[in-house]
Amino acid sequence: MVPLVNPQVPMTPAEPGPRAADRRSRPLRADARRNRERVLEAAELVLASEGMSVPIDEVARRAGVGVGTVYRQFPTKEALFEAILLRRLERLLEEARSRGAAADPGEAFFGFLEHLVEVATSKRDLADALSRAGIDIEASVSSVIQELAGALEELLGRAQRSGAVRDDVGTPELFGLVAGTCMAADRRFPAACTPQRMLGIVFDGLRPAGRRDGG
Amino acid sequence: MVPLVNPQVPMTPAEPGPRAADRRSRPLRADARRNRERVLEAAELVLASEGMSVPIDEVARRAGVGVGTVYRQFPTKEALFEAILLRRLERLLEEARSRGAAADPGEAFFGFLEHLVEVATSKRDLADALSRAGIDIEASVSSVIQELAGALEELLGRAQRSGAVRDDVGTPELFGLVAGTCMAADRRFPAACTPQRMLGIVFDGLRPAGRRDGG
DNA sequence: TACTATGCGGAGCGTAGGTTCCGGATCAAG
DNA sequence: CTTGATCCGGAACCTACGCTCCGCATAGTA
Repeated sequence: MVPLVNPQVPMTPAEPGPRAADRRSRPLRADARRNRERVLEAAELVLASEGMSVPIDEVARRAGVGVGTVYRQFPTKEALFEAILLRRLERLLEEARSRGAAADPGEAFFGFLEHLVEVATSKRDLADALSRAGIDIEASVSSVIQELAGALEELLGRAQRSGAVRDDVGTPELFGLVAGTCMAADRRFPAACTPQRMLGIVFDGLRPAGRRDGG
Repeated sequence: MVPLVNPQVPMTPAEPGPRAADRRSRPLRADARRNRERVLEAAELVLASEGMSVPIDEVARRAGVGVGTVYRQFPTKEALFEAILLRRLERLLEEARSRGAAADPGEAFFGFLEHLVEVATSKRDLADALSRAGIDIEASVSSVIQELAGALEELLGRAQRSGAVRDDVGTPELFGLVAGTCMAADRRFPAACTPQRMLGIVFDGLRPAGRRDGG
């Protein structure tokens, strides 16, 4: 496996040198900032629709930018996709936390999982990351996932205390079930079998025995 | 875009040609048959352990054979993996049918799903195929999957009639749930979250309301 | 406007891996 | 054993793609 590097620091671990120091302190030029955003946006779209095997050239094309520009912003294809993943995870974390304030713990919990599936469907990288929660490799991603797991645990615990969810499940299997649902749904299933449909069954399995309330 | 496979293969679907006809009529030479089997076996192992991105050279190496030999037996990397998939699906089909004779319909049904997950875990190609059941592209694979779906429907119907499974589920979501479980489990989950664990929750969700009997 | 640091595009390099080719080995029929 | 068909190995070929390089463009500044 290739060791990952922080997107801002291209290389040269021993000697920072004047260039590296400059880069960190001075803000990006206006056009560079603009391009960085365009690249991120295009990459997010293309990653969702084409999957992780999409060539960088394609990302650059869609962003209306040269490959060199992409590589100036993100030292590696992996780094670019990681940046996107981080973005997505952070949004998710925010969502989880905002739901934590809801009145009904059961609804907060199930609602968040629904949201999770909705967002992660057709985004293999996200589903992948979720399924690896707890065993991840890369530091920055891993830490956000940890936070996300913490927030989910919070939601889960409250839902369990309120009796909406059975006691013998933990966040690992939740991530697994949700990620699995997304990945399966991702394969363009026949319309009869939406992720919501599968998730409904999983939800019923998550409820305490004899407490199925949905249709 | 299809990763992994050269996109420019034209396929020649119309005329089989004289060479193909010969090959089909005349039996393979003894050494050729032996090699074919060795390739299949090696490929099945390596596909399970390394995933679909394993180079053909590696398959050949493990089979103790040259690449040329692999390509003589299977015109394409894709064709080779498809042959393996077919093999696996056929075994699965056999299993499903043999379980159909069991006395307890519920046990037959859940038992088969358990078997399915056990077999498909760490075999992404299989999980993939299952998740695409009903929408597949390739003819031979598709037809076996159809048969498999039929057998599963049989098991499901009987289990439903016996009251072991809720009435509002169909084979599509079953394939989805099972495939999702396998794919998620495949990502080296922490030990706490085995496929069996997840499958147990799904099973509870599949049972009629108020009829959860397992632990 | 003039000047420099910063950023840009995209041709080109290197590598990986699928596929082909062909001289030699092997099988099997006579 | 001879002989032709069949098959074998693996070097070579070719395309795709990650990434680098460098001459030109532009932003920022005086």
